[in-house]
Amino acid sequence: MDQADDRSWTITDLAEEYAVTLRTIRHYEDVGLLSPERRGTARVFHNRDRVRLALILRGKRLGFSLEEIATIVNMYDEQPGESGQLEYLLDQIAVRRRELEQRRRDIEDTLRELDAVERRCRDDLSALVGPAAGDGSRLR
Amino acid sequence: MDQADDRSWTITDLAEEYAVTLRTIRHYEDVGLLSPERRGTARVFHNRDRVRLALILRGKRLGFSLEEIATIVNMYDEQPGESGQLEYLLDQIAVRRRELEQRRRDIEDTLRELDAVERRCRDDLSALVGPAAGDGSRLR
DNA sequence: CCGGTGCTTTACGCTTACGTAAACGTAAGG
DNA sequence: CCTTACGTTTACGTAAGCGTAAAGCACCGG
Repeated sequence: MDQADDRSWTITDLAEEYAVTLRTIRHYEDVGLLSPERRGTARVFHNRDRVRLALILRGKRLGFSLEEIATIVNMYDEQPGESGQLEYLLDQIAVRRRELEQRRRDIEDTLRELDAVERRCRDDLSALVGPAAGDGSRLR
Repeated sequence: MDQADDRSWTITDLAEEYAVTLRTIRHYEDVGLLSPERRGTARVFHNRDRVRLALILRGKRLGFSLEEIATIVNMYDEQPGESGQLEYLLDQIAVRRRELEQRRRDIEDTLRELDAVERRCRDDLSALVGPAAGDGSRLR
């Protein structure tokens, strides 16, 4: 594995590394997304928690709610369990996959449209210098 | 254009078509994302509004806030304006593009990990029938 | 022993994105 | 004229995701 797979972090370490507040991290613990070790009252984060935090934040960027993120993140370390659970997990995976693929299509579409807007914008800009004809590609 | 570019829709039409509530559509109007024609007090939606609603919902799927969506959607029908505005718009486009590309990377990563989880899951499942060796690819 | 630094908990506050209830207008059909 | 369907406004409610005090423990250096 890594050179220091047994390293540990304070809450401030992680907060700085991932640019979130202490409150945010504690909140994730409150809702059960993180469960750092306790040494006395202090939280001690290990690599596992660090990975989970990264997963949580990525989920957030993708627009998932903390609850959805919980089901996703927990998929990563389910124990084998019985076959019914495994089938359910496979279902969940399929659902998430479809959602993600939809989002990816949304992104591709939006990027293409941004290209169009940008082109139009550059046309308008150059038209301010040496006037020509627009292509009439507004929304209306 | 389309056969009926001058069609109009009631609020219920759009709500059903896009599977949202009337309240949601009215809320989008409240915050200035939609501005349907008024015939008396009743709302009359035209193609422009319909397109905007689709854009709004796509933005939501991508995890943008309504405020962010407003700035994005409004980019689509900005008037040429003066060069300062156009420069600003180009900046905004660049910002959005970077955000979207980050999200796309997030999605790709997540899809890959889903694949891994699924493989592991299928392994576990088949191990329940004819036991073999796992690959030890858990989070911890 | 005293102060500071860094952590902790408890708990109320705030914003976003709507839900939901109350009360009423308007047009069609029996 | 009455009902039914569909629309409207106003306004308070709510869940999620934190922000922000307020107050306290625990250790460290002087």
